[in-house]
Amino acid sequence: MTAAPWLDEDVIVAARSLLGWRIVSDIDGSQVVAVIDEVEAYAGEEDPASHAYRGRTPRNGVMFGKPGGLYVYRSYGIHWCMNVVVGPPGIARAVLLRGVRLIEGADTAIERRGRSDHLADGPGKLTQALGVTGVMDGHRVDEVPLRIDRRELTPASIVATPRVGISKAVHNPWRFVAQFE
DNA sequence: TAGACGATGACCT
DNA sequence: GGTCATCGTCTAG
Repeated sequence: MTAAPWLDEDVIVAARSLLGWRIVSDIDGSQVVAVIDEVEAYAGEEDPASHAYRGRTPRNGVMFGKPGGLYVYRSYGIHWCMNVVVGPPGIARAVLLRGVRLIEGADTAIERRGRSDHLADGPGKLTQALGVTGVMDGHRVDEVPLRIDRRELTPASIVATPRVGISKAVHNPWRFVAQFE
């Protein structure tokens, strides 16, 4: 893919750079457009909280592949969560998408979510709203039906906090939440 | 092969 | 604020 500015070898830089970028999903023939407003950085084998910490497995193999790939995994046996691979091949750095702001296709998201509030303000919720499931594991984000194509908004500020729901390396403030104008 | 547990979310109080 | 559903993945034995 053409080098996106958020494909940075430094996963912290990459995570922050991804805020404000637009996601266009055409999965199942319905278009949903959203802007990324919350992410977490996972630094691969150097990061005890990363799925890649113990090395490559069948599940996390995508993270060890080319940057620009999508790593989708099932969480708690129920939800799907999606990451964007940003590190070079062999270095499993990835950015977990935790929250998006919907700008088009809210009706589709409401239908998929089965409710009209809290449509995409969590990792499992945003995948459901966008129609992302495990079949998208390994997909490349410059190709249909799921693209991260351009910066839509520029964050007025970015708040860094510890990551959510992890039990290791809990001190690293690698969760980033964008505030837009 | 069994058992533990998890990058969560919904619902109830 | 607390509890629990639910199952894939990994690890130990």
